[in-house]
This record gives sequence, structure tokens and C-alpha cells, in this order.
Amino acid sequence: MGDPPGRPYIRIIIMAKKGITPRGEDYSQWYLDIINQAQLADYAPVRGCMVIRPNGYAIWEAIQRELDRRFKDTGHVNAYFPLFIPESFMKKEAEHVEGFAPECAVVTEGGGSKLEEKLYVRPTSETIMYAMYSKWIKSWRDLPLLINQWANIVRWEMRTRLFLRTLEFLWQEGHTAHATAEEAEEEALMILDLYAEFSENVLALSVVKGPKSDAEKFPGALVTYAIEAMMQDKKALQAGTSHNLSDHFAKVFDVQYQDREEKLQYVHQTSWGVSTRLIGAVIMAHSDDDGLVLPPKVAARQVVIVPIWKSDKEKTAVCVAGSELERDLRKAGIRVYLDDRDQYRPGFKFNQHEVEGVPMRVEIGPKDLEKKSVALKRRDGGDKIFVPMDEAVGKIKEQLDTMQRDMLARSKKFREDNTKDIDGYDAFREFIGSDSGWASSHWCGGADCETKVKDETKATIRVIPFKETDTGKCIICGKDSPKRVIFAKAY
RNA sequence: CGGGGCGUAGCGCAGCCUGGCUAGCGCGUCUGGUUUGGGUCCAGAAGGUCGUGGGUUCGAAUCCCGCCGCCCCGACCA
Repeated sequence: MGDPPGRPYIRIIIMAKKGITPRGEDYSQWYLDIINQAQLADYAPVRGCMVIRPNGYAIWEAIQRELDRRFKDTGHVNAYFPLFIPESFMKKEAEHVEGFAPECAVVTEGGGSKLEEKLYVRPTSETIMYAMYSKWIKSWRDLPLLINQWANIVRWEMRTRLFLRTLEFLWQEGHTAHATAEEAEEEALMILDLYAEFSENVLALSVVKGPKSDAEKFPGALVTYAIEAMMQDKKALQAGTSHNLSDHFAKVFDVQYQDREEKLQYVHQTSWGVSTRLIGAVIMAHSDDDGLVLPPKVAARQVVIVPIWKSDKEKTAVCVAGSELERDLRKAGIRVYLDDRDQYRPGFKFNQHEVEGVPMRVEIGPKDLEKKSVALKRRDGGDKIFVPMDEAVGKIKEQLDTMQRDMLARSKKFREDNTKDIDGYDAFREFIGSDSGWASSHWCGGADCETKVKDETKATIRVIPFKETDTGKCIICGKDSPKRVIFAKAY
């Protein structure tokens, strides 16, 4: 990998601690160091592909668990569609093919001979799913159809980055069909809210909701809604999207139903997804120079108990106390691990669990036994606190809840503090050019103005916040603007 | 695809400029002992087609040419 230019000496000294480059020195190296040190992922033998290691996959499992429950609660069911999509399917919807063709992997051979029709490895599953929907949907009684699938997909990206952009990634894609345009719009917005609620309450990631500009919308959609989050380097990261597809795909895949008046109607559809990119978002939003910091709700291990001893007699005593606490915590529904490995010293364990982002550490040593107390340390900062042994479970639970809330509050404050109303194009260029955060600025809605900003500053319109209401003048062309939009550099 | 960097033990690197005899170092791993409230210490051990193909040379990790791969930055994108 090599040293970055300049200051090699300083880097060695700073890095000596845990092999993590400080954020302030090199943000993207810091991100990679966290992933490496916390053993979240590793590079695969194929360019642009990654192996998600157990520590990283556990985060994905938590995301799946939380989201899947929410999908089921709102009436959706899971299914699985094929990885391969016939070329002809991909080419049916004009915008869709134009948007995805350049980044598709295509299979031309199978079983030793050339295929009659090429097979696309799915970059998303609209086409193959809707070909099936066409068979399944005949009557208004078949609607709405609310299907989700957990799958892997492939997009042949030029430049990749662990979790944020890899050739293959894991995601969920929901695909629904409705009788009316209103119902489809309602579904798209309901899912957007679901994503936002999940993002804030589970990932502790504050987000801004709203539609995308036409330039940023999904190929084939009528409108794309998104939730956008701010990373610690003040760049934006799209954390989830929900599309109202209108009847665009229904028309090309002939998804029609007979309504109550016996008339044939096209369905109105939505699709929506979040991916393993969210793991990257969690890492970048919360972690620090000492390693990974995870919100308790996505941590595989929420609490680690580290017993401390000198003699064998002490060892027995603290381990008994430790396993009793472990049992009680587990009974209280907390994911806990008693780290009684005797080949490592406590200091080593402290560091390891900090690097790996375990939200809370509990220390039990001879002094604690004497005082009938335990020491608690939150991963997101603060001093060690001592609590009576018989109150430990309640206190730990309370601390984890507080930590979850504090992390969201910090995420929200950071985003708000670094989002500024910017008026005037000179001020805007200065603001974006100095990587100062998100610019909330007026935009007339014109594609030309949007393109100009992108070409000249690298910033794009991330989202058109629902919240904004005040009118003004477009910072680029000076024409009337209906509302402020968020401009930012993005991942 | 453009710019930059790198490829030597599981990982991180030195050695290359100025060719030479047995290719080193740190971490990790293994064995034994010692330690345990913030990354213990000591002793010993295992582990390498120097990315790959060719060339120059008495001799190549080192010089020359080709190829492959990976990482970082940019254009494209969840």
C-alpha cells in the first residue's frame, strides 16, 4: 500500500497504537483501516469484489433482521427470483436498458457452448420479476402484490470501495404492484418513511428524506425518493431509495388486471432497496480513531464482560461472577460475551473489543467483588462508571439505550451543523470547494443548472427535502426557485 | 479508461539506485516458562517459486523489455 506522500515519520508514530490512520490525516485510509482492523471485510481474489467476514456479516444480519420484520409488519412477503436475466428482458424498457447496460456482466457461454440468448447477471430485478408478475396478476383481486427479495446483484463499476461500491453486493429489493397510481405513490412514500425510521432508530443515522432530481432518478422510474445521510467527512451517502415506477414497466411487460368494471388496466408499481452499503455508512458515520463504533442495535456483541484476576483463586471467583452476569444479561435479551480467555491480558482484550466496536465493556475484578460492583465503559466515550452488581443488568440495558439515542443525536447534530443555507453562486463554489458540508440552496429545477454545478464543483443535488418551503432565486441562473435543495459531494 | 503507487514469509515492510557468497526486520503463528485493572517479558522454532515471462551477465530480488494483478486519485455509479 505504501505511505502517503509526506510525513512518513509522523504516520508511523501515530499508527503505532492500533494500525489505524487518524481521520484527520487521511479519511479514506482511516475507513479502510477500520475495516481491516475490525475484520469486517477483505479483498477477494477478483478485482472489485470483497469477502464479508463474520464481523461484517453480523452487521448485515442485524440489518436484515430489523428490516425484514418491518417489511412483514407492513404486509410484504419474501420470494426469490433468478440471478440470470435474458438479454431481451433487459432491453424492453428504454430508459432502463440505457441506464444499466454499461455496467452489466453478461454470460455468453454455458455448459461449454455459446448461448443462443445472452444472460445478464441481474443488476436489479425489475425485468425478470415483472415478466412473472404478468403471469400472476390477472384480476383486481390479485392486488396489491407486495414482494421482497434478499439477493446479491452485480454492477460492473469502474472504481470500487469496500462496502460502498463493489462489483457484487447484497441487498433487498421490494417490488410491488398496485391497482392505482395513488396506491403506488403511497407505497413508495410509506417505504421511504420505513427506511428513515429504520435508519435513525437502528443505525443511529440521521437522514434527510425527499425526491431526487430527474438526473439522479432510477432509470425507468417516474420518481425516485431517497434518504441521504452525512458522513464524518461531510460527504453525502444515499442510504436507501424508493421508486414510484408508475406503469412504465407494466406497459412493456404487459402487467394488466381486470378491474371491477371488467376493464383491462395496467398496474402501478414500486421498487425499493437498501444494500450492504449501509454497513459502510454505519462505519463512516460513527467510528473514531480507536476503531469501529457500532450502535447497540446492530452490534453482534452488545456487551463484553472482561474478568480480571491474578491468582487462580481470584480467577475462579471473577469468572463465576462473570458468568452469572452473562446469564442474567442473556436472559434480559442482551447479546453478551464473557471473554474469559486466559492467554490474553485484560489490556489486550480492552483494545481488541474497542477496535471491533463492541458497544459496552463490563470489567469484573477482585476489587469489584469486594465492593460488590462492576465497572462499565461505553464505546462511544465517557468515563468508566461503577454500578452495584445487583443493579448491573438494569444499568447496562439503560446505558445501551442511551448510547443508541446519543449516537443518533450526534449524527443529527453533525448533519444540521454542517448544512448551511448558501445563497449566491460565488459563495456556493467557495463552500463546496472547501468541503464545508451540505449546501441548502435555491434551484430553479432546470437540468442545465444542475449539470453546470456538477461540472464546475463536483457537487450534485442529493435530495429535494420535503421539509423546505421558502421560495427564492436559483443560485445558478437567478430564475424563480420553488424551494431549497441539498447540494453536496457524494459517495 | 487517464494519473499515481505497489507486488519479497500469514500481515506490514527493508534490501534494488551502485548486481555477488546463507535474502533480512517487525508483528503474528507454534513450544516452554513468566505475567494478567489499558496492546507482558524471556528463550527457542517453523515459515519465502522475491507477481509472471523473456533478455543482459560468469552471476539477477536488484539492470532492460513485455505481461498480469492490486491499491489510491479522477470520469461513471447504490
